[in-house]
Parts: sequence; C-alpha cells; structure tokens
Amino acid sequence: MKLIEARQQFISSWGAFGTHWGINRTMAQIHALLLISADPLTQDDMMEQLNISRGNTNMNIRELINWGLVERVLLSGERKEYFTAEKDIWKVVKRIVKERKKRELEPMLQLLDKLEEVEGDKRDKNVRIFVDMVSSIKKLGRQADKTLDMMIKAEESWFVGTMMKFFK
Amino acid sequence: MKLIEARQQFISSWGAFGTHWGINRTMAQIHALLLISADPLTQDDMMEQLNISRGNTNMNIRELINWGLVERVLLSGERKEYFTAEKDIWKVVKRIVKERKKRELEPMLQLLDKLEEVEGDKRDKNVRIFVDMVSSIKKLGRQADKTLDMMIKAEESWFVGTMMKFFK
DNA sequence: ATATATTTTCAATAATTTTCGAAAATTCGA
DNA sequence: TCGAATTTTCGAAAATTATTGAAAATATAT
Repeated sequence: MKLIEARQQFISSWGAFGTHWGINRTMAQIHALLLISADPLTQDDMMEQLNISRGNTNMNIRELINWGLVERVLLSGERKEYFTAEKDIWKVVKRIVKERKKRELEPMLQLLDKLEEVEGDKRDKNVRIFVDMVSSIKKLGRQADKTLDMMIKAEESWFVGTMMKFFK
Repeated sequence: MKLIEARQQFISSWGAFGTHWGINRTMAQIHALLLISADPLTQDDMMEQLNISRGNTNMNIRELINWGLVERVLLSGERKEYFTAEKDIWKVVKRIVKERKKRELEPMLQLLDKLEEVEGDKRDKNVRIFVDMVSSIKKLGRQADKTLDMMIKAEESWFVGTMMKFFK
C-alpha cells in the first residue's frame, strides 16, 4: 500500500471511529491528519487535504484546542496560524480520559448522590430497588473515577510494564 | 425528592449519558427503566412510561437484547412478552466493554496492522512519522485490549478490592 | 379454522446534527 | 490609519439519525 492511500485510510477510519465516541467526523479527521503530519499545518492545508469548508475547519480546530489535543504554533516570519497535534499517544489518551471524566463521569456521580436520598418507605419494593441500583452504580462509578485518576497520573511505561505483569 | 421524580431524572440522565457513548437516547432510557423496575415489563408498559411509539420501543428492546443487556421473560399464564434487565451492574459493564471491544477496538487493530506495512523509504520524513504513529497507536491498543480482557474475566470484588490496593 | 392478541417491519416524517459559505470581525504590515 | 490577509461567526442547506404509525406477520386461544 502506498503512503498516500494509507494516510487516507487512517484518516477516514479515525473519523468513523470517532463517531462511535461522540466525536464528530470532521474533528476526528482533522486530529488524524495532524497526528500523521510531520510539520504544523494551516487551516487551508486542512481544508484542502480533507475537502471541508473553512467554517467547519475553523470550528473543529478550536474544539480540538479546547480538548487540549491541538495547539497553535507561531512560525516566525509567517502570518498564518499553524497547528500541530500532541504526538505522544499516551498523553493523548490521558487528555481524553481526563476531559471525559470531567464532562461525563463527575456530573453523573453528582446526580447519583442526589438520587440516592430519595424519600420513601424502604419496605416499598420500588424504593428499595431504586436505591440499590443508584448506590451500586455510584459505587462502581467512584471506583472507575479513582482508577482513571491513577491512570492519568501514571507514566506509559508504568502502565504497559507493571500493568502487564500484574495482569498475569 | 419523591420516588416518581427521582426515577424520571434517572431515566432522563441515563438517556443523555448514553448519547455521549454512541447509544441512542431511547435505547438508554429503556435500559434505565428496566434497571429500576422490580418486575419485568411489557412493551406497552415501556411505551406508556417513556412516551414512545410501539415501533421505536420494539426496535430498541431488540437492540438491547443483542447487546445482552436485556432478556425476554416468560410469565406463566401471560400471553404478552415480558422483559427484564441484568441488574448486576458489574456484569452490565463487562457486557458493554466486551461488545464495544469486539465492535470497535478489534477492527481498529486489524486496520492498523495493515497500515503499518505501508511501502516507502524510511528516510522520507512522512513515511517515518506515519509508521511511528500507527505502531504506537497499535501498541497502546493491544495493551488496552489485554487489560480489558482481564477486566472482563475478573470478579467485581477483585476489581474493587485488589485494584484499589494496587493503586495505592 | 377463525378470530383475536401481540410482535415486527418499514416507508414516511420529524428531529437533530453537521456542514457550508458568505459576511463580519480581527489582525497585522506598510 | 488603511487595506489586504486571515480568522471567526452564524443562518441556511444538507446529511444523518431517530421516531412514528399503520400494515403485515406471527402466535395463541377457542
């Protein structure tokens, strides 16, 4: 397979992959393109290589910056803005985990705290099953929260090395 | 907070939560409803409680069955079909992880295997960065795959207990 | 076998999300 | 300060995804 073709495939599957994870296709594709570009790119580079409009490009670059996955680069003597992606994939994963934890897991845990305090007679089967379900989800959620915190702090070598030994 | 209201909130946030994870709202809501229902429900029960159409209900129940999260229950003397959800939340998580691993992670790893074999001169910066990126994603992906396999096999007590000690 | 209850399908419609592209705003050099 | 280059915004259009509801299929009782 030629490089050109391989790059295309990488970009398009990264895009498809993203859509399974609540990330829109363009955002994932821009990210993919930057991941495999040796040098920083401009908006126009991306528009051209991905065949997308200026507005779309701009919006999704900014979103990637919000996620901490892409950053602006100033090239001396250039007027245009350049962008580059974090290439260390372990750092990328940690950033994504951190953001999603903050955006999704933490609010969910807060809600569960509230819901656990539902008023009602514990002899009512419906009350009991509700409280049990809420508290067991909460318990697992808190566990996941802690585990992810550790992962975020860990080094890749630690994860790959120690974790592997640990898991037989 | 009253039970009625708490249940409503649980269902609606579970639905919203699902949409961040590539699961459609109705499917997540049906699942939520079944999780907090003491007894099995019929399609009509769900239609009524969630205000959704028959077709939509039917379709999403079947999808939940495909995922292994819901099953049909035969109640003797009843003509209608009843449905119930797995209530052990650890089992639920494991099922979801297993399915998503199969549907998403494994195909991605297969693709990366192919892309790694791209032809081209290693002295070309673009070839080098592409191959490096693909192989480092692959490495991490394989690690995740193994880690998730272990998790799928593990007991909850093991996860919560040992894992916690391990993570300091 | 027929009537009735129940489930499933699927084409049409609705809702939502994504994308475009032109206009407005901003930046920067001269 | 002016004007060209560049970035950002945002309403409209397109694409995608979810939902409905009625008809068809299936199952069950009599």
